[in-house]
Amino acid sequence: MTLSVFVEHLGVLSPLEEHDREGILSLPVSEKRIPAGGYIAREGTASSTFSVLIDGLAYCQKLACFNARQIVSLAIPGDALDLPNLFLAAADHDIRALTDCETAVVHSELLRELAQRRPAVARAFMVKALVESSVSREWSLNIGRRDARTRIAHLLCEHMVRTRARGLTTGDIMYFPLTQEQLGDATGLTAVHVNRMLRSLEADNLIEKRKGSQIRIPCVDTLRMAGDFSARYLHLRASTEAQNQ
Amino acid sequence: MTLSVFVEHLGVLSPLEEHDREGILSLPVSEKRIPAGGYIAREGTASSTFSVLIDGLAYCQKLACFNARQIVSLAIPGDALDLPNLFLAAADHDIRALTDCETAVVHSELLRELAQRRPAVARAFMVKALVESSVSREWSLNIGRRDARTRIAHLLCEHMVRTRARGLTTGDIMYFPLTQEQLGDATGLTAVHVNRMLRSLEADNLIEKRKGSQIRIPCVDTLRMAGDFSARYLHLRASTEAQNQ
DNA sequence: CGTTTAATTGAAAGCAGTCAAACTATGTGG
DNA sequence: CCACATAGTTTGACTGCTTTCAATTAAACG
Repeated sequence: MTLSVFVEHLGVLSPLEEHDREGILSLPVSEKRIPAGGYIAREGTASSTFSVLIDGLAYCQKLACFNARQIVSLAIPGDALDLPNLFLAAADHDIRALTDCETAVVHSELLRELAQRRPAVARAFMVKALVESSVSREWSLNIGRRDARTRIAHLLCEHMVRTRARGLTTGDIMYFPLTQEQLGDATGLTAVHVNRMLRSLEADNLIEKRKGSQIRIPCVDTLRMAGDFSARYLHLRASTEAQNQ
Repeated sequence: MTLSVFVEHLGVLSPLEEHDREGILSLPVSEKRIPAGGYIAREGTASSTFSVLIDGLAYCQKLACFNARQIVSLAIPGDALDLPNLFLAAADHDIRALTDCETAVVHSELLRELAQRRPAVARAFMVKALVESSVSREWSLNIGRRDARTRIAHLLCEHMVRTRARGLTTGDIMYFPLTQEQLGDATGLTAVHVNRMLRSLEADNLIEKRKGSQIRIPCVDTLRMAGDFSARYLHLRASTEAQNQ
């Protein structure tokens, strides 16, 4: 049951037959809970297990010297948490729980075998990896070439579009529990400046702060323009074949 | 013949049998030359062909509004130029020739079929995609959390290590034909500031400019420290299996 | 409640950007 | 081989976005 969000998400990216879905869904799974702030994986380590995020939010981070941290991606329920770990020898980043998380854990080897037996599964993993890579490139652009206010607006748009596409957000209110420090680490800014930019966005009615780490976005299109955002890079329906469906 | 650098590179990342190699090498290939500055692919377009860089250097770029450009990756001979295009519906970035380039072009469909028939090929593509993704994350960290001088030193280290690993650089002199403007676009800086930082690195004997777009690096370890560089993220020998060889 | 964490605000400093000009290298055509 | 055009590099002066430092306020939590 627990892997179904993952399979469903994969199926949107790349066509899967019933056998492919069942192949994944019938793998022995164990559930694991990670408290907010906890580590799901650490840089430099290998892992023989593969985790899927079932509930909560997680992120990948990398550290530079001087304790400088860059958050390089956000994971939402249905996302694979360590696709690289499935095929690379050692993780090149930490994976941490942003909120309390619930994950589904399977043995890597079983998944690799499945990918070997069923090309459509391998392909779906490939598509997922390529989409994540695309998002990563957009982040480079965001961090490297947009000003602070635009960066933040862009990240908010991205999260809105991603969560909405997966049915996790409905309406104009979005759950966005990043602290301003984390938001800064994701956009290459300091928490102080993030605060100023959020206040600026709020002053212009682009966002509204709500109780419980929620944000209301009165007009997505306005925020989209403020964030120089276009959803193309998210490849919400990614596969070349999936287009014909 | 032309695809052999690509196959050899793939084989280092992930184990390939003779049949896998031959499967790729026997595909119908055509060569294509692209002059420096020319476009190999454009954002938003699909392509039914797959290109491998045989000679020269290429890069991927993304544009923000205001003509701001971010170079999001560099390709060296042996690299696939548009792995995403093989499995995603539309390119999310431009691919351009940095210098005059020679590419090997094959039909995407043939390569997808091959990946479907031979799991090891699919896996090698996967590993290559994941490594590129890892590099992309490191670029985010570089752009987001390192100061200008460090960023440039880091990029120089990266290029040194990558080209050396592929036998394209020997000794302490490296071919590095990026203009300062391009270097700025790759690091999230302006050309003017890149110039200042290069002069600073040169003043400290970390780099030496040579004729013909070449750079001498007197001491790689010193530059490595200046660039906060560790090669882990390059996954030079990437596969979990490849470790046992 | 008291304690801790996060958000907010102000003032000052600094890194990188902008603008502008001069210089150098490279390549082309006469 | 020289004159010229073009592209890229270098330098200086100034501006400004973002950071840093510090202190206060608000919110979350046991």
